[in-house]
Amino acid sequence: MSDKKVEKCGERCALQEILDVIGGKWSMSIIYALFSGKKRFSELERLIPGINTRMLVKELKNMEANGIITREVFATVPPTVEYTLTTKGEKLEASINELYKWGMEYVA
Amino acid sequence: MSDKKVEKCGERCALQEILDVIGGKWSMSIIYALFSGKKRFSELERLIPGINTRMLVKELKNMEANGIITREVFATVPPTVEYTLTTKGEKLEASINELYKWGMEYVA
DNA sequence: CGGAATCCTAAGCGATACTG
DNA sequence: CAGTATCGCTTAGGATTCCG
Repeated sequence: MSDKKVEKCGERCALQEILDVIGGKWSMSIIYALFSGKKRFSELERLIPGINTRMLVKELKNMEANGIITREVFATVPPTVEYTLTTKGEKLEASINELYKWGMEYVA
Repeated sequence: MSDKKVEKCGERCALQEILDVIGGKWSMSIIYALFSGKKRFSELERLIPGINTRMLVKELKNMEANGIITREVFATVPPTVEYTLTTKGEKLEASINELYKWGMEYVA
């Protein structure tokens, strides 16, 4: 069914893109974890308590589709996969840190 | 139905609070609209194309419960209700503007 | 005007078991 | 290790109607 990717639609679309990237329950946690450098799948699973395999996979795929992370596969045994933020992804750092600070400040 | 409000739970909770506030489909649009000052219900409805009554009401209630907006009722005929950002709400401006810029920059 | 009530569908999310 | 495949539940969200 259709490309799933948002077409050029100007201002009103920016919010959509933002939500698609950070609106998921685990999105920000994952991005946050990747700010400190590339991580393997299992590392992310450990770093993010409460997440399950399915959601991690799903979010990672979504992020890759949105161009904010890169997936690198190494043909080792056992297999190794590393996830890294793209430039686009890194540029979220300032915003997310600000949001995070806001959240911390106001969590009663 | 429990209190719906998140209890003090430290760092991991900040992200939850953030998502509860800006994670809804229309949340940021509403907050955005309120950055330019207090608005009436019907104004918000006009300013945000595509939203419907139910969702606007729902989001506004949620935001009020989260302490980011204030609801003021005037006993006029016909009734008047005005919504304003609280300080907590206003402090989101920087973050959201940053996010918005990010979105605009990367909408293909 | 500013909602509340109702109904309904699509999407999000969680748990677990299985596989190359 | 890094996923896929199923299943089922719970929300979010949309359309519409009614009310003080």
